Amino acid sequence: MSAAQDDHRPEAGTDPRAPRRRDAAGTRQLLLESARDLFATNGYRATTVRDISEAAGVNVALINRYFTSKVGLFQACLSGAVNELGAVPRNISLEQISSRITAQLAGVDKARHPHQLLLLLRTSGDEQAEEIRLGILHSFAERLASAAGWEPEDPDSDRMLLHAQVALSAALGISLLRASTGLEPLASAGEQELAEPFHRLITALLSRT
Amino acid sequence: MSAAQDDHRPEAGTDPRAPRRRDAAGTRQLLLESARDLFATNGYRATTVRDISEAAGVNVALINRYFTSKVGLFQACLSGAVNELGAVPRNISLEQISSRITAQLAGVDKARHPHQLLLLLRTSGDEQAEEIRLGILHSFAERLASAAGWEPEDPDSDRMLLHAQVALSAALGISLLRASTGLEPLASAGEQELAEPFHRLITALLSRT
DNA sequence: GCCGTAAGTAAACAACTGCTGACTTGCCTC
DNA sequence: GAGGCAAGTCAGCAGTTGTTTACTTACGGC
Repeated sequence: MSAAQDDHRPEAGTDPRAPRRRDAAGTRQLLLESARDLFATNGYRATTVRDISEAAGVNVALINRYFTSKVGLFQACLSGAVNELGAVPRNISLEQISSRITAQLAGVDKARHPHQLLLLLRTSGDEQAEEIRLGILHSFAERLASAAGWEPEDPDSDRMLLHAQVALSAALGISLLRASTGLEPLASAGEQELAEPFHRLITALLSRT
Repeated sequence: MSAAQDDHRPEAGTDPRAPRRRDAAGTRQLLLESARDLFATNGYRATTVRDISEAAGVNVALINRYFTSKVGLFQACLSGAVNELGAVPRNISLEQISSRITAQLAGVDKARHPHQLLLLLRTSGDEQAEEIRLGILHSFAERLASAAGWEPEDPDSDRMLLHAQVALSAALGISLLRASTGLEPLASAGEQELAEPFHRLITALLSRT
């Protein structure tokens, strides 16, 4: 487990029957993390608020207190995900971005945030949440495209953006298939094995011709 | 929703209040098709048996009569999908298979079976259904690999299979993103626009080096 | 030390889910 | 035309879901 998060977890080693320490920000964070993992892993509908609250070791009613509703919590998860996944330097090379995505796919820091990417494939049916999701996906694709030298006023802008979105689709597809099936050898391929085909894919789609 | 679905629907233009024509095989088929569309479009959990029966214009109880349970119906959908998607000639070229997949992605016969591929990304939680799904995915990947000249005893068999599975992931990812978001230009790209990047992708991953 | 506020709890709600059993009705055979 | 049987209907069950409400309790300022 990561230290950074556990700081918020109220007294990790205490007797669970002891009355809970009061820390609004902490419990909020706890709920957010549990929800993100469960939503990503099992999807929105398959995840119940009781699952989440139980995983966080927190009362169910607090979900509605802090996030208004289940979809409110889901929206918060999405908005939070962009912050962590989004820390990408401005002028990154295609090689670098390919390696980064591969690392995410391989689940390097799986312990902390399992399948963070998967959250972007989960649908809630809520319109507002869908917009957030779409926004994240769009900006991801744009960043991918710009790493390939794309610029907004490019004459065949659409083509490059399309290619980037195809590459993004591939990454997400891999992520989903690895997580939700035992499809071998894909499911248990390490970062090394994954890097080669994925780098090929990126190069084929995005390198300047 | 699509009005006319199939030849199997008993007397399409009749007064709906009139007593239903009795045709067990027909109703079964009707349920299968409605279920396949809804499962593919909205996922397993988000689709209720009442949704399905309503879409099929059939009584809810018949789902349990003909398919035992909701997951039974889902399994039947999966098993059925392999038959239709699986009609691929033995020695097909890489180019041909690429075109076929592109056609599926573009939704050429969307009217009949929207997003057939999506069904392969839907999880029910049921172990038996997961096995069916896994089996289909695996055989798809193998067919893709063998179109690239792969043979089971190949020395680096795993590597080729992995590449094929990555390609398959890409196809499924594209399908999912097109269906579940308005991500442009990907979402409304035609068969032409899709063919180019996807063919690149296939070639990069699967062409003999 | 007291006390108000905010954090956390418990129980129950209404709606929805998959499923079942007893019932009705149309079709085919004799 | 009568009767048997399969196809289809109906109402309701038991469990789950998200959410709310009224309650209890810890913490910090006075």
